[in-house]
Amino acid sequence: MDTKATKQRILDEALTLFSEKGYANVFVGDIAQRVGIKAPSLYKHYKSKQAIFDAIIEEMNNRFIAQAGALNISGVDAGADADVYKNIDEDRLVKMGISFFEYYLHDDYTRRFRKMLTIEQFHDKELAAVYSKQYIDDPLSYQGMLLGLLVAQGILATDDIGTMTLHFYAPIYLLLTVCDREPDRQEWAEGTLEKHIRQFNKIYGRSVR
Amino acid sequence: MDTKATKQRILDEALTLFSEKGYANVFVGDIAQRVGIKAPSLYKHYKSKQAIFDAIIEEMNNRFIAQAGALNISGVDAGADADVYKNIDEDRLVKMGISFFEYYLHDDYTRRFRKMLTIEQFHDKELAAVYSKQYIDDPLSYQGMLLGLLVAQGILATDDIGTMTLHFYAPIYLLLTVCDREPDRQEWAEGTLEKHIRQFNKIYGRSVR
DNA sequence: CTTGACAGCTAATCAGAATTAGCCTATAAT
DNA sequence: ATTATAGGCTAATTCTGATTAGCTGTCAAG
Repeated sequence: MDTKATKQRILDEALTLFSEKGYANVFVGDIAQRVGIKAPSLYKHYKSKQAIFDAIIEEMNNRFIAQAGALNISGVDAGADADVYKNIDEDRLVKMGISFFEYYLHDDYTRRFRKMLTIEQFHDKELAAVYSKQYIDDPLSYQGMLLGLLVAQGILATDDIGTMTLHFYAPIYLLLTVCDREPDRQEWAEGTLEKHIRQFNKIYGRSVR
Repeated sequence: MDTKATKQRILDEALTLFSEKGYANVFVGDIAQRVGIKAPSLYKHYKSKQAIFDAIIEEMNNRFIAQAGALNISGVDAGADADVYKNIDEDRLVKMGISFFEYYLHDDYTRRFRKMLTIEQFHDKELAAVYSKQYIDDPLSYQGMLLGLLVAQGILATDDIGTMTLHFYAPIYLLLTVCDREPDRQEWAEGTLEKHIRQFNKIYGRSVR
């Protein structure tokens, strides 16, 4: 009974192709070939090419809901640890930023989905909203929460957590888009990222004002 | 003799459409219609749809070369003014960031071109490189130069101009992508931008270390 | 005046791609 | 054992959209 497997593989291969060429440049035959079946057979699983796309979007919604739960938990953990390890603040911060970056960069599903949305974001308002939510607003609010904890603990100082969070996240976002576009620059990005976070820590760290 | 005019209008209308729907979703008939001619007539001006796209890329190269000259001059000016107006440092910085942002956001040609590249950036390495150059590396190096002047004048302080520039530019870039995607958020972006720059100034301003 | 290139048009042509029709086999439930 | 269904296949079908052919009017150079 790998009917579900096939149905899933279609989504998977379609996502890969959509993320590389964009929806319009992918033919159902391409998807089918990758799955190992013929184009018409796809229609036993999905009503149309568009339905495949829609299913991908929906699947992602589910994943993100699940993932949000997971991240929240890890976020709370990070906060709980804080009191204990005050002496390794900077490294913790670096680690937080880098692990966020690496996760977004290397998690295959996340990466392909992000690239697909990048290509399709101007297609309609709904996709635009999904993009902004996933890659701008949610990260800002999530990391804002984490950084807020560090502020509450006196590890970081600012009177505007929102802007501070933007300062933390915007470079991460920028570097991520560079790596999506030019994987060759990953090493450069990682180095730049670490310098960014260390400087961020110097700037907002309690030591300075 | 508006043959040149027609040829130019084709590029212009094509750019508009490509920036909204992406190359693959635009039909030569659409472009022709906007120009006010029939599809086959386009071929009197360009060999193929691809040739239109290529011409757009090339035109942009020329514009950017011209523009680079212009920006450099204005950059030097900004530096020259600096000694005189030390008392309005923050406002100058805010103005610099905002005017950069507003220019990129509102200049019609720039905006359409950027959106088109956003959609097509994964198509091949060349386009990827163009994107990174135009919207990442060149802005960083240009603004790095300007900020470098302010550092040299003792208005800003840092031991890592590159990272400081990233801190200055990354939020601008992020907000720009939001506005391209959701023009409704422009007002929010402008407010956020100003807060960003004021905080940036507080952080890197000579007053603090 | 007339000729040639230009820029437009209509009517093909040609190819590529999504989708449908209709057939076949395995398998799981009755 | 029988049958219904799922999931695959090949061979249409149908559309869409880029490009080409071939005609025409205009206009500037001679």
